[in-house]
Amino acid sequence: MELLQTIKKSPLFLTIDEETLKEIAEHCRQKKLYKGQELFAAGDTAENFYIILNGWIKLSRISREGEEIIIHVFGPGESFAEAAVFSDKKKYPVYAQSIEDAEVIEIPRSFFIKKIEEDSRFALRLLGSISAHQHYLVQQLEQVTSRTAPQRVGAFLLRFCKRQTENADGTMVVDLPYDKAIISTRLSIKPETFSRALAKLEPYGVTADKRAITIKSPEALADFCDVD
Amino acid sequence: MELLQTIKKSPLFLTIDEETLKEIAEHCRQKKLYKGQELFAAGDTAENFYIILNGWIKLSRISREGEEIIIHVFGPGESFAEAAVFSDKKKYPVYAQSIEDAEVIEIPRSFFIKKIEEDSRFALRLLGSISAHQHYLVQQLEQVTSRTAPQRVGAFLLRFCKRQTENADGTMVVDLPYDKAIISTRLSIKPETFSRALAKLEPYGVTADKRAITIKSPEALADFCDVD
DNA sequence: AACATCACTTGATTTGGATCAACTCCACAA
DNA sequence: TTGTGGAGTTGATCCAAATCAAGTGATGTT
Repeated sequence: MELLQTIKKSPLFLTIDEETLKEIAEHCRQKKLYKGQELFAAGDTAENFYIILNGWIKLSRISREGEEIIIHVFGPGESFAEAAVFSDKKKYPVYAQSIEDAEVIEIPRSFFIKKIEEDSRFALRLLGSISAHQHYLVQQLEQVTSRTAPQRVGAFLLRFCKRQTENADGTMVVDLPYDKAIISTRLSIKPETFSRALAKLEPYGVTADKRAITIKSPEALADFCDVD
Repeated sequence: MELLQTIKKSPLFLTIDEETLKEIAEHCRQKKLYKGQELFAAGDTAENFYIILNGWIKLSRISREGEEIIIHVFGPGESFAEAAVFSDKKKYPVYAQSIEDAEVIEIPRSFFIKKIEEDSRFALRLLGSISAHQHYLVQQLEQVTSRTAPQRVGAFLLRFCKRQTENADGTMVVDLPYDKAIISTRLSIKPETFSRALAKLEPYGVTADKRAITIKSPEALADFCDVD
């Protein structure tokens, strides 16, 4: 069964035994989302958290002026909204929407809490997963406040190309997973600035052809972006 | 015993029974820190997490260029570094230093994990506490990316004056808890900008006399800062 | 084939905050 | 009392990114 296989691969469930996994698979619902569909809104009661099977889900907040801030974009295998489920107010603090057609697994809060009560290793695993995301947020905060736009774009490309293939000569090709406008917002810059930032990375061996980005020397880029 | 009383008041232990609290008090060490003392550095093994008795502890990261980014400043009653203790790498991702003379309680990881295994309600409580901090980080990210310097300064004042007294006529007086330079860094702005931002809040009834800030109409300020 | 639309790119101008620099005001020490 | 240094303010200038605006080049539609 495909569902079980996917759950198994999620970082959250890496160390969970087969039997528990089967039980989890039985208690969660698979959900299909069309492009742009809302999964939950900020302020909704946090009844579930999610694991992504395929597609991309963006978590964002909308300011009073209607401006959107993307908190994170989660991809296949990743889980999100765990923290909201355990918050005091039991509300989602952000808005979640799919940016492509997507499939997610919905895991109900109640089942999850039962599981934690039964199995403390599971609680520890969960704490690890949440703290990893917290670490990501801290890094994000650092990026936004202390890096220039080109550095942020470069760091994004590097983070992303880690998951993709490397050629024999060290050259890497990244295929951008979604619209440049989404990436821009995620990096807290405007699309125009993104475009110009990409151009400024040319001296470091970065060339773009539509969504396919070639990085001649990841090392030189990493050096410029001050990562790794 | 003072230690037990303080632990009891910490949000993390609010719902924990007296007996467990006594046990916790027995297993943790009280530590005095002089101004500027390092508590742990980024990369250190995360053996403990902390609760503040008094004083202020700042968590920061230092970029390769030597620039400091303050992630958060924690005050009396607050706990921090819970997440690091549960991360996969078991390392602190940030640097912690006291900004005044301070006293903290140090709680060892090992004891804590034992406690979670024994008591699932405790694990849930902890999950709640961590997710609250995560929510804070998300808000911080939003502030930094979408608010101007004066708005951020105003939001800081409002957040802070909630913990302080309000006069009968609605006027509030905030006494800044630490150096303006620290506040500036926490808000990701330069001290000069902080100074100018404070001046720009004058039309909204904000006047400063050294560290004592008077806010004539918190509502007007909140409106300008787009909070609450 | 003509048109509309969407996803960018490129150019010109503006602006918020950083930087550099000087100056005031206090606390504290010799 | 007179210095000395740190905290904070104020002024002048600079720069990165936002904004406003126009254009390109795909893709799909009638």
